[in-house]
Amino acid sequence: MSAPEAQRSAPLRALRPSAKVLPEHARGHNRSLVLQNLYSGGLQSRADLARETGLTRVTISDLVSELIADGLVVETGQREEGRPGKPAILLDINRGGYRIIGIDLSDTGVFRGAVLDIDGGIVTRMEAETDGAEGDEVAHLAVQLVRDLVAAADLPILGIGIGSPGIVDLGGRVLSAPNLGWSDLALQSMVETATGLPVIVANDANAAALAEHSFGGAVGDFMLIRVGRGVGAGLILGGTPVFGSRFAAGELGHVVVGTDGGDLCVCGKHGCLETWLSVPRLRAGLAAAPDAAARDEVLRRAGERLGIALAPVVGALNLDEVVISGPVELLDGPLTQAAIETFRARTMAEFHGDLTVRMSDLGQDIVMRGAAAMVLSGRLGVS
Amino acid sequence: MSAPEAQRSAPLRALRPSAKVLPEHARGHNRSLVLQNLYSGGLQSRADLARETGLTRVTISDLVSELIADGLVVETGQREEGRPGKPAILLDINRGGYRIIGIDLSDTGVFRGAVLDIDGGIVTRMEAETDGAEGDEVAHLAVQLVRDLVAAADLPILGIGIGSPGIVDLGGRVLSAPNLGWSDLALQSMVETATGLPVIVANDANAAALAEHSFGGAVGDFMLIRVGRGVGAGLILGGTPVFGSRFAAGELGHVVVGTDGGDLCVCGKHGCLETWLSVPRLRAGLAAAPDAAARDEVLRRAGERLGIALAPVVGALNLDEVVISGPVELLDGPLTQAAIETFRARTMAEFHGDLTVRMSDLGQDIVMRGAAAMVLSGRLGVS
DNA sequence: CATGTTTGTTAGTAAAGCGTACGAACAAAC
DNA sequence: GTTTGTTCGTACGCTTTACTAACAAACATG
Repeated sequence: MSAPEAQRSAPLRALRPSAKVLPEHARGHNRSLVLQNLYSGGLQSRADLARETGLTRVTISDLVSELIADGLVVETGQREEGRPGKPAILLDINRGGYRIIGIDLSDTGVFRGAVLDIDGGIVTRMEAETDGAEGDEVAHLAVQLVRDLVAAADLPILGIGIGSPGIVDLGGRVLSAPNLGWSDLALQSMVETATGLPVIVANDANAAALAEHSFGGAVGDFMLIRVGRGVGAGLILGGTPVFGSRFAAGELGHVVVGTDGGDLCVCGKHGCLETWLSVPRLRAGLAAAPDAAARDEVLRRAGERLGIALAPVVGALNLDEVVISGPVELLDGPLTQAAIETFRARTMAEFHGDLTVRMSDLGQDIVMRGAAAMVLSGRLGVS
Repeated sequence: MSAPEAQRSAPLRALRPSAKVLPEHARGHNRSLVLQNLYSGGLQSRADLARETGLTRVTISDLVSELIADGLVVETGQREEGRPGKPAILLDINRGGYRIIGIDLSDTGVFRGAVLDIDGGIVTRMEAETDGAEGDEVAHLAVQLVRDLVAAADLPILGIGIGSPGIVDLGGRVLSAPNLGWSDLALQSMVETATGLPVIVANDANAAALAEHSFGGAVGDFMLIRVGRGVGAGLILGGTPVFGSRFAAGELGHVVVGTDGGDLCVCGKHGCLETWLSVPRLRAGLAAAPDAAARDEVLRRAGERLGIALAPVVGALNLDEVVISGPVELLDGPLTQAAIETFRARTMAEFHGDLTVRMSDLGQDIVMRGAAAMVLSGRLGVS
């Protein structure tokens, strides 16, 4: 396959320019700009792209011919419009030309994977039970799942994205993932050598946030709260994921919430967010509740705690949106409602009143699709 | 196949390229790169710069000659070293060639301003009592202060930086500053037309954070908490200030902290961070305390609240550092100590244990110097 | 003094994007 | 049917940018 060139365009930051920028980097940026317009804007002609991007028709023609030669863009026929002038030749991303592998390692007991198309649609699913395996054993299980998916793909593969639990650095090393018994595991290079394909690994909550950004309705600055066995968060500010200085951004599960104690957590503290909000705790609370009103109260209390934890974060960051991902039957309804009310009671409407808090629509596939979004972003500069 | 390239490419590059990049933009970036190296690295030769930046000696020579023509860089003589080869001609930023005007509008009853040198040192101070004036009147007072400082400058002025209280948008409009009676005031363009010089306006806490970044010891991702009449914060992630979707990032003062009530705040809620931590409240609490132990307790309680508010923010962002700015006699000591202890008790050491919390060393001039840093960053790309 | 090193500059080349100009293809007006 | 005006995509030449290659100047060392 004529592999698309890796994009290495440097972000032009305002502060502390730390690396030189050459014209070819600008070229890569403009390539991504064209791809982005085609990806999100659908069918467009070269002239449309020129108007949209501000580049000249000549430059667009040059870029497009390069992208067509790389197999990333295709001509899809003429525009059917009764307009005067020469009819436009419509272009589109070669949506039927590539596949992406997306992997979700965050669930308990099972690894989930899929072959996805360029639009993040799922073509083929696969799963692998982990049966409580740990360490290298379970790592090989993950690699095998990737191998199976690669073999199942019907088209050239653009890349492999993996959402892993735990702390993941920028080079795709899982520094720490207690649930899987991993510490300092070079997952990215493992999978790369096993497949010969480009691989991107990130924390599952970060991947989920990217999914919401690319395929969900998230606009602007937002945080995605992922509620499962534990509680984690992914943050996207100005279109860019936030990883944190030690790659531990979003590790909210073991932050104590409130000043009135709380249940004992596995970490030894009392009142961690997880003790209120994790799925096992919620289910246990619901099971112990005698009637519907009591069950409602369990959910409302969890929502309150979420609202309490959100208030300082939203205050510090002035977010547009908070998206919650996890079991709908638990999270959607009283819990989310209570979170919103609590948040509103604890912040100033003038500053943060327009924050929206809602459930994600992406369901269980969110991490796999986020992993695919990582590939699209990393390889094509598209989201 | 270029797949291996992707391994080294940034895992998740900047998303959504939204504007074209031309070679001239890259040129500007490289100009800033040279300036940054000279600014922070001191005297260097052209060859040194070439080695440091990765650009060739030829390109560096070209950039430097342009910068010298612009008066931004000067040759300062030959290097005195017993090395073989042609002796190097040392270069430096033209530190004695320009001044910067820095303005602090955040204090109660007085506007502070200064003429500063390129290194952020204060050359001339000026103040203007506001005498409780509001709206346009006090705006003209600010403009007059700027005019006086411009007249007092002994060298060409690189630009004017202004740290204002309230919400400031990216175009230098003060959207809301209740203390000064401002709403939607186009402060930047006002001062620009009054002086004919480049002006940058930002929120005072953001300016202070930039000061700590440029002239203080802050490294990496950090938040600056500014305690005065109210409480505000400035945030710098990856070397870039965070402004928030409605330019209200850092507005932490009216976030409720804790779940055990608290004093009534001017905003109508109970237990806002300001009710514990603002300077007036702290002073009142100290005055009402019967003895030293009670005064200590007042400070410790305020510190606890700060720690409670910090925990979720640091958890979400995985910061390196939190810097506190304000009256030393109140903040340094039991208050900061209690904040650290509370924070540690509420987060997981594994993720956030290496966070440092400390007082700023920049004292009362922090906003003025931050305003100067804004000019350096905006005009030269230097910090 | 010859030799090797380092510095900074000159000359020529490749890449990227721009402006201008032009042929092709179409709709609308006559 | 012809003319006119519009739009699309491309060819050509120019400017900007940074690179490679080569070289003179200035110094230390043997």
